[in-house]
Amino acid sequence: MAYNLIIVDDHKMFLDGLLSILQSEKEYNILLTAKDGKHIAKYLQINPDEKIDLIITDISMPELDGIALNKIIKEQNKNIKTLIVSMHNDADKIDNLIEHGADGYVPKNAEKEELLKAITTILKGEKYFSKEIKDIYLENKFSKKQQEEVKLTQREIDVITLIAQEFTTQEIADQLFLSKHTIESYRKNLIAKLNVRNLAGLTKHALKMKYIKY
Amino acid sequence: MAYNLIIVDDHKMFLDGLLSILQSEKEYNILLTAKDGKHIAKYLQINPDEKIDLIITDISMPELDGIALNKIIKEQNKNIKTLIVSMHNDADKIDNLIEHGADGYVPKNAEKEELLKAITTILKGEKYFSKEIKDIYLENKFSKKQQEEVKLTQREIDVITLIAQEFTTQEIADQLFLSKHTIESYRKNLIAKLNVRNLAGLTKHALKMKYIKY
DNA sequence: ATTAATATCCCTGAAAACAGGGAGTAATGA
DNA sequence: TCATTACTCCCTGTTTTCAGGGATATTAAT
Repeated sequence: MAYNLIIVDDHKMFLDGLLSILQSEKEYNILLTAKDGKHIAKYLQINPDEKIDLIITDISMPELDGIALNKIIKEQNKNIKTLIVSMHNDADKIDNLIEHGADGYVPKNAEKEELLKAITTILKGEKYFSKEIKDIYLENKFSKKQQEEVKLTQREIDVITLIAQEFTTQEIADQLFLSKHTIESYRKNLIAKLNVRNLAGLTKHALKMKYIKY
Repeated sequence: MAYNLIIVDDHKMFLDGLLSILQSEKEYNILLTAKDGKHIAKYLQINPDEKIDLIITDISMPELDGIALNKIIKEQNKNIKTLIVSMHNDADKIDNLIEHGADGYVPKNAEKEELLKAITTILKGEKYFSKEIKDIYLENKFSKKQQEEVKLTQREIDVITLIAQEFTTQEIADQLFLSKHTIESYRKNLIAKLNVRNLAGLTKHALKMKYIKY
């Protein structure tokens, strides 16, 4: 009996590539293809009993991306396997996908052979993650532990945000209706907490944490 | 007579997609495909007289990317047309490609129809740029005039880089074997030139210009 | 109920940054 | 060649930041 697959990718040419690879394999029956996750999510809702073995999906797509789609699929039916095939291998996204039970992840520059291996592995019920992906994942986990992420309070975030926006202590105090001494205390604490030396370090942290844009 | 094409892309699956689209069109003869620009550049050098009509290439590739490849192709033989098919549509890259005579640019999420249209248009001797690409290009030209890009000298870049790395004036002076007064002058000039108020502004600029990482 | 964390404010003294000048030499480009 | 730009250094004075303290009140957690 053939396996039923669904492919989701908004890149037409890439989709064609995948199709040309998979259609030459008789054991795979391509149920349908789609250009974004929304259609598939709807399809699954309408046809909850259809036998679907594997959904292959890109990450970056309009409307409903691969991250969200994977989550929806897994919430609805754990029996449907998911294989992520993506271009950019962002650590946070990989994290999210793994947490939500994605069964595999192969970068788009993978060889045909690796893709097929990923599919067969997943259909056997195992997980398949490319070496690159594993490396990124582990590297991320490791570095996160190293940096023992410092948590800032809301007030501290307010202050560091304004500092990074080039306001002086006095200006920040005026804006927040606080004493200049208070802001100075916060600045001092922030410098200690974040283990930086001065405004430059605070500014970098604010950018890294996306409290501000450039 | 069929047209001779070369396709360069390090994404196997994408390459397959392109091939499956083009091989169904009899008038296109795929001379060869490659996974990065280096091979093609070498090939052109060895076979300077081979009739090649069009090279379709991705931008991001290992070793020799599409930007460099386009430049090499155009320097060697202006008769060879180039069509860029890429994922990320970075304004600066588009700029560079157009300046070096690329004949077309289609994003990877384009439809098969648009791709074929781009190819036929280019083979007729015209240029083909997708609407998205044109928009990005024009938007960029426009905004660049607005912001009258400030150019920093090498020394200024040295100094702002160190400032953003949280070094004090004295430390920077020591590192660059300059007087502390000199560094102060540079800091002052940078603040004026970049129209910022303090270290925070300088740090943001250094990050934006990618002089430093977080 | 006691502790811990958060938020607020204050002080002193030193170091650094900021503002606004000037000035000489070397390199470079028109 | 002449003018501009880049690079270097200096001065004065003010403001801000940084480093080291301490203090009190409220809220949250144990």
